[in-house]
Amino acid sequence: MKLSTKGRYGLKAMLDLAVNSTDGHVSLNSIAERQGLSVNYLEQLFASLKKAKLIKSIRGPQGGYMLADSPENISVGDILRALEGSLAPTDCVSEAPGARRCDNLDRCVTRSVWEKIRDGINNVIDNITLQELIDDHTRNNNSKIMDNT
Amino acid sequence: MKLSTKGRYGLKAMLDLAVNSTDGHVSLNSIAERQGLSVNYLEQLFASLKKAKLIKSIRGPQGGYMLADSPENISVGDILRALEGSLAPTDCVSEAPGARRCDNLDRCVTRSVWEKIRDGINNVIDNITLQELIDDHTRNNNSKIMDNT
DNA sequence: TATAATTCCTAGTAAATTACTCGGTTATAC
DNA sequence: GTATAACCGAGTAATTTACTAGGAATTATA
Repeated sequence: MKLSTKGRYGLKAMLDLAVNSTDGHVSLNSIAERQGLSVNYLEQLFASLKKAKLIKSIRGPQGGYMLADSPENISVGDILRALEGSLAPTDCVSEAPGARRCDNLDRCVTRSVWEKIRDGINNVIDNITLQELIDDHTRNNNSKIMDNT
Repeated sequence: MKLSTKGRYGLKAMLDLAVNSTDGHVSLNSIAERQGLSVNYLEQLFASLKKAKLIKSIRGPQGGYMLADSPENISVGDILRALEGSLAPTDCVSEAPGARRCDNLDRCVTRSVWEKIRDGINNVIDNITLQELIDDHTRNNNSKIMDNT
């Protein structure tokens, strides 16, 4: 039940992008340097984020990425689901399309447990916006979005 | 962010044990048959459950397992943590002893997100008792704890 | 127009984790 | 004594994760 590095690094990268995109686009190279990650791996994360329409990109020199919407309108849930897929604890209660749902038409008792866990997680992550993380960050005014955990 | 089969099978097995232990001990063999699992694999799950003192065992013929306490006093959280370890989404906010905590003494912004997810999950699973699952099961009066998801 | 910076795309791969199986040992009811 | 069960440790195939590698497409700038 651990998040993968996709979710962990990806959320940090999104926060980095939000904090540093005040003037124009932010290159993966600069994010990679600040966060201590490889550009190649970040590319994969940003491909998922772009597919989910959370970011926009421009190619070529001076190109890079920007948020597709204002940070108040982007939730941690949006970001994590773009990177990790559904955060449901089992496939049988995953809201992702194509997930292998339970073939059991009758109710199975433990399923209600998995549903409650899923809803509990979603309730948390859908109610934290990227803006709140930015606020936390500027309030602490340190730049410790960069630790590797 | 998926539960492993340990948590999924293990919770079902505990429910099976609770439902079927009205008279004496329940053998792994009978649980394995009802749930369609191998005895060998169940042994491993029950070793964890026993270590966590959620069940008791007796060896030899007519031996088997019993709950160590009444179902009202055993939570889904107790069971899942015994089987999966901490359900924290990252090691840096794991409450398990020996987990590799974050070496970052300063606060890192995303950590508060992981803490909230962890607390959200724990809040759900610590507030469902095994007794409630038994009640659900007998209310539905089907025996569909046996599906494989 | 050439160059360099950048995103974009696909494939490969080493390491770690998961989900088991296998073979034996010990305890005990009958 | 024998059969039935829990107990124990090691091994392994399959899957997933966490990347790396290498190139193609786009475009600002000199």
